[in-house]
Amino acid sequence: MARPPRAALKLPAPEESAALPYLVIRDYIAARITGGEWPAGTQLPSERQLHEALGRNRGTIRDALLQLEGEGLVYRQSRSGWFVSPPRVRYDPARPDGFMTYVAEQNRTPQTRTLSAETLKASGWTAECLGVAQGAPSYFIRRLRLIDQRPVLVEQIWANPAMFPGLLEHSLDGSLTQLLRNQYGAEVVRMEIDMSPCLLPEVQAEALRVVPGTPGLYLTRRSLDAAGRVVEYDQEFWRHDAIAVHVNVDFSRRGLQRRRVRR
Amino acid sequence: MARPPRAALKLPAPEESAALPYLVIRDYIAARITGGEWPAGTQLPSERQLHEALGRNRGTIRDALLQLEGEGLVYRQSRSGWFVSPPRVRYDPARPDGFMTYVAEQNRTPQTRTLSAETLKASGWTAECLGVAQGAPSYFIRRLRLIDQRPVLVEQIWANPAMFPGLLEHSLDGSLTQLLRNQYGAEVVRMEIDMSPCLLPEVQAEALRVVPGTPGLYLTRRSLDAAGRVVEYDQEFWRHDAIAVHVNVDFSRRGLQRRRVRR
DNA sequence: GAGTGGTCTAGACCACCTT
DNA sequence: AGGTGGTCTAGACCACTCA
Repeated sequence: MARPPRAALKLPAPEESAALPYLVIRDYIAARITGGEWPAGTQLPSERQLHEALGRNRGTIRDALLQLEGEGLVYRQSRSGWFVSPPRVRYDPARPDGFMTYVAEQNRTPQTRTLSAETLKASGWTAECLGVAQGAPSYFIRRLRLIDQRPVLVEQIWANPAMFPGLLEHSLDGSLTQLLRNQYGAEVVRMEIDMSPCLLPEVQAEALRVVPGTPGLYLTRRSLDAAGRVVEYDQEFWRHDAIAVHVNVDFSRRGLQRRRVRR
Repeated sequence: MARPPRAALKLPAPEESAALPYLVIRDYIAARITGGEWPAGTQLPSERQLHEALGRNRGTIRDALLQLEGEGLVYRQSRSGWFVSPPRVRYDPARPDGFMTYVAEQNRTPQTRTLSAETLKASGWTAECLGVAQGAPSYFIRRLRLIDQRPVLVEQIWANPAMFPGLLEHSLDGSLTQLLRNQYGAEVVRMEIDMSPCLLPEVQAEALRVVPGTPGLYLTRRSLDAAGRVVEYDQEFWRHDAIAVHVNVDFSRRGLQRRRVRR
């Protein structure tokens, strides 16, 4: 994402002072964004510039920006400034394609950077998710994913070395889905996905270059093959403004059976 | 949710002053919650009480509380206080059951309150979602849903009067899913669901008795019957800490067909 | 090294909720 | 009427980023 120049501040100051000052400022900025004057990626005037230009306390300016951040209109790169958010990417968990595929389909540029890849002993909870014994070896991979050069999610993957010997020797900077299928013949047949809004924890926030406490979406995925074995267990921490989840559910093709819990 | 009494403040003040003050306070409160000292529903000491007891500025106290709100550990009832959040309810969009059913299954008490129900002319975008002509009549129902007496979501429903004549004469304070099925024979066969984190807009925030700008989850659902007709179009605004979405996807039972867009 | 956001202080007034 | 959070002001210092 080539960075457009910082937006110029054009007075006059906002009208409509009937409302709360911080909302007036919010509207002032929002209007420039939705009006196309400040396109995606534009760096906003600094908090101090806005403070002086709009005649409000910096704290009030900040409230407006935090509001806009929550709405997904702007985001911040920790300590380097506020920027106009690009559109959300659509994620459909009901499709077997991975990140690299669905992002590209939406005419955006996906990128993956492996942060770490190691083999460690699965501790209690991890072991349970993975379906292996406690203390058994487990791959642990951490990756950063970007869209148009902008970090949008950190993921942590656990996988069973017994199923994928030598996995860490391959490049992990691409589609893991395809790697597991093409190299190891792993076919994912079922996925259990959980998600809930969150604040980004410290470690993940750092990798995303945001301040801890930025709103995020926590997404977890357990992929199973036809034999019920866990192909991978995956945790994703998304910038909340980067994703819109879309699910298509079809009741007609299924009977009355309930999901069986398999551990 | 019978309200437990306000929590008593017990000094000593938090240790570990190595970290940022607002995070120290966050940890102090979080420890009391996860430790069971302040159970779900408990009202926290007021900001001013915490301010005096912990020796920090009220703004700093507030930062800690907002952090905890983002994490889903506490919530606020606008202007009446901060409270310990109850556990999230699990929502599985891949199940045909409605709110009343899945909440009850999780041993919580669901409740529905109809805010308004009327017939109006579908405007452009609504008409498109509903699959009717612009200006055609449309039901518009607004409901508040509660779990254990706590408002957790506002929903707005559009439906086609041609398919459900006299719908508004029925009580809408229960399961609409069942009403449509039992009274009109409507069988939902497919659903399109979208969701993304958001901040609660003014109207919805008011109904939930929270301040606008509280974090939320925006969830949209288009229900279709076997003939491809839109049974209902539904928008839900959730308190973000009330819900965890769980999706179970099964690739084995479907061929290679892609979803067909039907309008 | 200059500029940025991140945090903190010590006040203040208001609208609203509760009693 | 008194207590609550919601908002605002006018400062300050710091850690970090960027050029």
